[in-house]
Amino acid sequence: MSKVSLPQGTRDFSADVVRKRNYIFSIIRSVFELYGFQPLETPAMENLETLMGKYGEEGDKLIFKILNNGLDRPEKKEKTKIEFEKILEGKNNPVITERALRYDLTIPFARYVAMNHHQLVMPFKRYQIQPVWRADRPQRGRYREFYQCDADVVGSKSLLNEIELTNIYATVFKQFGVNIEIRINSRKILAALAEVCGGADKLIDITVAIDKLDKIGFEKVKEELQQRGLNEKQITIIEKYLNIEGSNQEKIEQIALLISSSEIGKQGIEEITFLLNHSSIKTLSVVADFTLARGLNYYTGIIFEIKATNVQMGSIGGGGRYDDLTGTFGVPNIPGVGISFGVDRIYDVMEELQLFPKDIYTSTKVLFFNLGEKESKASFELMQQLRDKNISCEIYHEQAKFDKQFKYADKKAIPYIVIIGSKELEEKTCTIKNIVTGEQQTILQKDLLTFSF
RNA sequence: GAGGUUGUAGCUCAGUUGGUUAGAGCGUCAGAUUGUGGCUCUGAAGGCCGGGGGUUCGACUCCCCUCAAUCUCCCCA
Repeated sequence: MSKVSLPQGTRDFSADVVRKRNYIFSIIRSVFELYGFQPLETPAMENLETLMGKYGEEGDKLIFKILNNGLDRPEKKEKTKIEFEKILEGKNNPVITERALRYDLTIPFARYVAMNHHQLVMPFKRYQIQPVWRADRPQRGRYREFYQCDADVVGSKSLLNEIELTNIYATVFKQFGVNIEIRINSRKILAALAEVCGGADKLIDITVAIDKLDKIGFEKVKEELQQRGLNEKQITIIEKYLNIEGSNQEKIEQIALLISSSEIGKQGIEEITFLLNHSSIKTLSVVADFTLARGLNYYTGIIFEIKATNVQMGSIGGGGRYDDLTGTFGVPNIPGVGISFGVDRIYDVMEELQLFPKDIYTSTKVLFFNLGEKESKASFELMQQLRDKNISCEIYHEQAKFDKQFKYADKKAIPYIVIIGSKELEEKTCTIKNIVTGEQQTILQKDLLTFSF
């Protein structure tokens, strides 16, 4: 075994994988652009202060912190020792660490908006495709470095944004050829449930628990609710709530009965109804799922989650509306709504369903055989002219037997080979062979430039 | 952060109740085959058996630690 290795939870991507991932990125990017979103990139690192306290207690622990430079300078040593003691007590300390790797794309975006809201045209629509880092324990489909693809609109309360984002999901996955179900719910309905249960302050406890319904079943959810301090009567209401079934329309009617006493609940139902009845949504596979909760606590309105049908896989995308993400950076009253695509999981789904197009694997189109010094000179000149015409070419790196050169083309999936040997050199011709069909023809060298590969 | 499983050739995996030079298939390289590849045949290279320590005359095998992958929980994408 070689001693060199990768840090835990990180990966190298070889050519094939990069091409497939780029295929995913390019489709997502083009759809974002199609809907009028502008690109944004932010630095890999942020001030630790920017990130701390935004992801909950668990999240804070998973932030990768960067050690300050120059801690070993003699004049600083004593201070460093004293301040390091505080780190050991679990307190962050700018003397030791003042920067951290970004944990998601949303908070850096909020930081950007807070810094630039004066010159941004509102509503501001941005998309961002960059890696993020989490000091999580790696598992299958779960890494310490992974990409997120986010699109957010800030500065608008209009539900038109939710409708557009829903259409973005549908458009992207249609292009991928992945069948999906877009599940929606509203945090307002969940809040109403909490109200009706007489435990408005228990909203987070309730959402965290019912979010697991799919995974662990109602009995376990009930246990968790009990542990989180809900009484029998409250749990009975939640049980009724979780048992709601039927078409979107039927579910909405039932939910209305249950939470009609709540003003915020009414609002939530209105919003969901508005979304579902929009002409562009009616043809899509959008399902109202009132058990959908999603972990992130900053959501306040409609929330989304994407499930691939036909494939066993967790959610491959999600998002929702938040009222005041920039508030913590001193700029209140900028509402927003955003969605995210889980690239790694989408990759796994597409791999399983074999949805990657075949033509993304070829890079080189033409291989020129190398059959000697003079011959390869002629080939090289011709090759450069083809390259000028934007056709990707290679020439075999040394004179070798046909066998070897063929195998090289085979392995690299190069579809065409061009042979210029002594015979062709003399006749100013070249032989073109399509390696896939086996067809072969000899033409004049000057005609190669207009040959349609 | 808690618990379980696994780690042998580039890849997938055998293996000996602890006993000399650790095997197979696939892949790689060379030849059969110096102007026509994929098939076939022949041969070769490639391993401190994840790393460190211990027990033993002797450890790939048993014990401890560690690292990594993977699964469940937690949390999430």
